[in-house]
Amino acid sequence: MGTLKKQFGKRMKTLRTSAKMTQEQLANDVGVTIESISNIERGIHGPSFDTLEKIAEVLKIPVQDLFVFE
Amino acid sequence: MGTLKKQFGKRMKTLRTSAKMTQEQLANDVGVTIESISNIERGIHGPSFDTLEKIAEVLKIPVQDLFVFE
DNA sequence: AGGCAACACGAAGTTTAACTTCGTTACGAC
DNA sequence: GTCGTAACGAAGTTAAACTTCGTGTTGCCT
Repeated sequence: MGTLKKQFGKRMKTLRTSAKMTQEQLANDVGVTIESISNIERGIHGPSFDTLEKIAEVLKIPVQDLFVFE
Repeated sequence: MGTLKKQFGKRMKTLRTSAKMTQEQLANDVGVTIESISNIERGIHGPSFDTLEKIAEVLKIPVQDLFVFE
């Protein structure tokens, strides 16, 4: 079922806080609104492929790492 | 730059052929058209998050593996 | 107590990109 | 020589990402 969005959101939040960034900083750097980041972290929706690429860039990690769960 | 879609498409094709599936089979099982699979593999566009989850399911691999490049 | 920072959360609207539906072309296998 | 598989284009539709409001909450600080 649709658990991927929630797992991804949780993982992204972990990585963002580890990087000591606020949702607002991440939103600005990625180029989306803070609400969008909030929605992604809460599993409301996932990022587009372009946004996914930018998130990894801003967090300075391989995209792969965003899909490492547990 | 927008290289993620191309890398992903290449990776997906590798995994699909390894699983000995045609684009048509994958499309049917995932629930999209063959053209969509073709577009994804060629890097025209990426999958939605829901489609991404189904692709990994059908290929019987963790989503993470779809983002292992080189 | 009051205020501020950071975020959760909802609803309703917009926009973009994923996805479809045509159709043509190519190439290897048999 | 045609069958299976897939590349590739254009143009249209749809769904999901994304925005723009706004309210509520939690924790920290003085």
